[in-house]
Amino acid sequence: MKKNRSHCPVNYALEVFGDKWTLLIIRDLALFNKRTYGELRKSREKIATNILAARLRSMEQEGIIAKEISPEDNKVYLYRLTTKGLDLLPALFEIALWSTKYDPETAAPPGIIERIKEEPAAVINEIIAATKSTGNLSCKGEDCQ
Amino acid sequence: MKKNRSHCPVNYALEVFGDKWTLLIIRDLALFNKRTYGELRKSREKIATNILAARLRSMEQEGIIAKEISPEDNKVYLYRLTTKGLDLLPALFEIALWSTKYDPETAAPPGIIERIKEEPAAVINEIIAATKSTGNLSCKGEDCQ
DNA sequence: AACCTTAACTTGCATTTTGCAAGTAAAGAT
DNA sequence: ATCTTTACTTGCAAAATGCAAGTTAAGGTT
Repeated sequence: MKKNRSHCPVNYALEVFGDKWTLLIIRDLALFNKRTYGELRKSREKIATNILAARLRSMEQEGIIAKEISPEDNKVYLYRLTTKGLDLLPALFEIALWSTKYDPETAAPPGIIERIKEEPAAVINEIIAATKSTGNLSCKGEDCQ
Repeated sequence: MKKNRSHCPVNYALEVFGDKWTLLIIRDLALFNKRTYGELRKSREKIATNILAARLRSMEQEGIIAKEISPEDNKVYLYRLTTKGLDLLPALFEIALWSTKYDPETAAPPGIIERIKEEPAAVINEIIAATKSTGNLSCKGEDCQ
């Protein structure tokens, strides 16, 4: 996309996360507790490794994620949402609610959707808490979405 | 984008409006009262005419807009948001609020942003009312954004 | 009737973004 | 010293977007 088409708020948002993958990465960081490149690569939608690297770089430049070395393993990097990234959760939630309303084959786990509908602030607080904790809560294992 | 990557709600939304232009078209229909192809073409971001045609076609197929002949002029088509399209307004609003918070050069008219923040339901109701009226409220003239 | 204007597109081609397969670099384990 | 794991990069094909020009159809003008 050509950058700086305008400073309309809708357009600014599109220039920051209006590509095919950024919102899915935010979803994985926020809702599935993914933290590492390898975990993010295993998304259900099978992101290509070069695209993932490019998106993570641009998200870091835009300040919606931060990257740091894992305290447990020097060859692992941990990615997490910044405040700017976490502030996208209300938009992400509205988007998800719209989809569950209109996608006849929606695969959303009903539990989380109900909670997003009934007590979004509580869900956001949990995500913030999980984000701030160190990497040892990172999802592990095969069933990690 | 490859379609049907998954039925995750975030992904469904991306497959419906996760391109570079659809949200801007929705903005123009909802917030700037645009109704015709010619009006939509004059967006501040200068959409190419072939892209606009392609997006309108896909939006109609997805059921978020409807197209009908103008009662006033047989060679003019009017586009409007359907219920499914109008239901995207909460997400659009959250996106716009996020941008005005984080874009240091944001060009959002403060009035509407305040109203979106304070009484979003009222704003949505006004948009619904304007959408349902016939085409004669369509924006006209040069200053039509 | 022949021409002119307007509105809504389509077409052809360049550029950019995305997708896929394979390869590389560096840290730590064996 | 070699193997494995993790985080990437590289090269190329395919798809989406961007730009300029052209087409079609309705309605008005002369």
